[in-house]
Amino acid sequence: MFHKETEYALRGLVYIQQQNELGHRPGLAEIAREIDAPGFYTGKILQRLVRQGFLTSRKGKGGGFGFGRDKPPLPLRDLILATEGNKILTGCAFGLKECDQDHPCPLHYRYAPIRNALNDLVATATIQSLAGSLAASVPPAREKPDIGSNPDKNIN
Amino acid sequence: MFHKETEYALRGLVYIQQQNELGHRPGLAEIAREIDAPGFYTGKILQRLVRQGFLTSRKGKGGGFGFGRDKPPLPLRDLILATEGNKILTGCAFGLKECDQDHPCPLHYRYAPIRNALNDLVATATIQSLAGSLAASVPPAREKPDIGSNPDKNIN
DNA sequence: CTATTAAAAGACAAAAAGGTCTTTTAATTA
DNA sequence: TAATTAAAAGACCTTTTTGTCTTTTAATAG
Ligand code: FES
Ligand code: FES
Repeated sequence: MFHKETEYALRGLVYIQQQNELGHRPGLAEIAREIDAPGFYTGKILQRLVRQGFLTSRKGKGGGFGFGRDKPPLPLRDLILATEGNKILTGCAFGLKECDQDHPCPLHYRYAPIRNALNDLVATATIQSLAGSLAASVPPAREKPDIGSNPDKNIN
Repeated sequence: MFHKETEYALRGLVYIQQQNELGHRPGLAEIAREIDAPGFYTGKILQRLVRQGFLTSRKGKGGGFGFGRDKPPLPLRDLILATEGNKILTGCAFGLKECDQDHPCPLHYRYAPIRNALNDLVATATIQSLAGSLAASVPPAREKPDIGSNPDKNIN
């Protein structure tokens, strides 16, 4: 689904937020080890996110990464757009230059709802909601059981 | 969403099927031009698909690409698995080594239904169904309007 | 049989994604 | 202030994806 870079960023930020909630500011070595990502590459990615204002860092002893206490929750969408762009969120499944409802490709009417569901997910889920074991990670009490028209094949 | 190679393959095969239905076996130059894809690259892709048995080709004058009349409909799923593998259909959105319901990532319960919907789409839509302007490409008579929980933001 | 046509094969190259490593800068602590 | 710690910066490399081009092979038409 997402690029490796996006995956590392997601896992990294969620880990940082979880540790922050415990009053801990993790450093790069710890983060990379815990999220099972390549150390130097993770460093480069976090660095970029700091420059983009998604999180803060401190150098030297006791340094590490964290979110400011005042920072509003960060929707996954913002992170995704910053790291890999909008192809996955707005692109045409058939590869047309753009997805245009007025000139739909043969997949449009079945693909658009799926893409919309993804957009909704990344707009409403935040790093903070994923960090708390609550909300996003818990089964949503079976109400909309599944989306496909082949319910028997789906696993949740 | 998909790799460029998959997109070109999708558009190419649908075009070939459409032309076949009109009694025409298009050649590479025509195909690449009509689906707006790089010629030589499209050639390489189609060549690979021929080797994998997805379609047939004929060299020389009057040559071109086509499906055998006896060939059963080709689900997009088969094409996708052959060209770019199963990451998009079975991978974890958080980047865990595998998506395991027993050890779900924080995105699992909201992502799995979306991925299931995609699996359903590519399992039921075929090159042939997309080629006919019917079936897949026509709005499905508004019954399951949308998937997300933010209906007002969705466009179909 | 010959000329022509068009796909097959495969070398080659550019661009993007993914990853490693060294040097520099800044902060803390002793 | 000096030693230590940890992030910032950026050079460099590898792999994958995407794309180009030339040569070869096979089919058909005349
Ligand atoms: S036009 Fe292809 S997905 Fe909308
Ligand atoms: S475990 Fe991550 S999507 Fe299932």
